[in-house]
Amino acid sequence: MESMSDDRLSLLRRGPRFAELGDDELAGAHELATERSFACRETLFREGEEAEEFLVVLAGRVKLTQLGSDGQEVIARFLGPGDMCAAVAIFPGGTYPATAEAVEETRALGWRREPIDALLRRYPAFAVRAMRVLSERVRELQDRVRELSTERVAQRIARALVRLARQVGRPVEEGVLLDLPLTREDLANMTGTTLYTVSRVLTEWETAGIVRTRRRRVVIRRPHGLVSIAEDLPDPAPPGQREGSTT
Amino acid sequence: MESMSDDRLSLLRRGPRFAELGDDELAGAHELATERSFACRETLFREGEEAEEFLVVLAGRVKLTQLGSDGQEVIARFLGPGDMCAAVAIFPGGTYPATAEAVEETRALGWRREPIDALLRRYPAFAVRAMRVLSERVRELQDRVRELSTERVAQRIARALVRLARQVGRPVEEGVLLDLPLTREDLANMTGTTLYTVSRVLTEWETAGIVRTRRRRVVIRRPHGLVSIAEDLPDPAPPGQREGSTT
DNA sequence: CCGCGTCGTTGCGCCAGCGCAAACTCGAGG
DNA sequence: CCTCGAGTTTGCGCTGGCGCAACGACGCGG
Repeated sequence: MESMSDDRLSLLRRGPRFAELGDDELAGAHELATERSFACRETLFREGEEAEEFLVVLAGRVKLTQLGSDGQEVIARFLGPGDMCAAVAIFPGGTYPATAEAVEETRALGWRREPIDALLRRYPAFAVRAMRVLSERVRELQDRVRELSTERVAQRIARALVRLARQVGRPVEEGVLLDLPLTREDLANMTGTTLYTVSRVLTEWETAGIVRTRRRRVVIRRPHGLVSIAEDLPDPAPPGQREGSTT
Repeated sequence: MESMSDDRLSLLRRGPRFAELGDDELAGAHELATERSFACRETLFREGEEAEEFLVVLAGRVKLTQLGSDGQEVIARFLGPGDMCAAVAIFPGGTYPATAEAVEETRALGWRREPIDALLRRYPAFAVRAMRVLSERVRELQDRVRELSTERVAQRIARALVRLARQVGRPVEEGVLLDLPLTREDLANMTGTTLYTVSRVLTEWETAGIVRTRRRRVVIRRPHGLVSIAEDLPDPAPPGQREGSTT
């Protein structure tokens, strides 16, 4: 192991994905991987191509998208450090179910099929851990299906923002900054609506003091306000509003 | 192994889920399970309860549903013989992500957490197989998200019917019968629409000779017609239509 | 500091699909 | 054969959200 390894090992360990592995397992896993770098807007792989590598992001952000039949893109999710993708590369003949594009300078570790297969069979804990991650993804996706089926646009956008806050939120002066470049269109593609509607909703929330947006940036000023909208609860009083109407 | 075992073993083997297991592994897996029976409309487990058992359906049909925030149900999927569910029972503290209700007389095998965990760690092939099933489920769910985000109601209903045809279709005189009790409301809950809209769409398709419906039953007479609608292609000529307007 | 491309906003017209209400009908169980 | 309740149909009015078009503005790179 060269000197950079410690860096990557601790990164691997920090993410929830590999917490169950012991030191030697982790080192073994790491030695079989190759590191890759991607510039902003470079694509890591495309939907439909034969899956070659199972990937774990070390640094940066990646946007996973699917192509709708009529050409518009649907965002499956964003990846950050510690997140894995392309589990399908474990199985022979699998094809990438989505396109992965770096939205920032990104580094990732990749495992080809044989090594990852060997790891899975050698360290059952590794497979069980992967199952857990997949189970969580299934749950998330079912939630999204439920939301798309039963909730209004504003609710879905609120949920998307809350989710992003949990995933890539960084506390700043004004509130919580979503630490990735995010356009109205991205948000629309995450929630099954249009960039126009997203724009209108965000403008409204900005007026209400719930969010503050700059170009490609969103800061959440009153997370609880968003949660209320997501859960369809009555609007809670913004802090500093003392005009008596609020019990 | 008592005499009934052969029955169940072959059923387990027939489903795609356990194909990779050898005889002894299969037998080992089977001996650790307990068999359960459920009457029509009986619930196997409820969303939110602590997950006790990982289940594989032997016979019958099960409806998996989630509850929307405002109380309406969303159908995740239907299970038939060979299908597994509640993979989350493998992990301590997991809760069922959905409610399972038998829509026919149903038998299932259940494994508690310890035995299934032991199996997974003892037979890595078992875990890898489970990962594959989960990967496929992820893909299916992503497809559903894409459909709900980008397609119109008629397309989504067509897709739901095509999917059901593949899963539980049985060839009959008139076409392909969807071999499970299926109301307009079920179909609405599968596609994120309302029973009214489903009724109107099905009426239209019945007029066009694409489907034939009876109470709680659907027969697909022209599968290709449905596929065309699902893919948003121009309507293909129904067989027997020779009135010259077609090309 | 400037220019330009990308991103964001907003007015306006429109329609797919919702959802109530009320009537109808199928078919299982007695 | 009848009954009854679950399932289905259909008319009607309404609206949330779409999407074009046109404009506005931010901020990066030169």
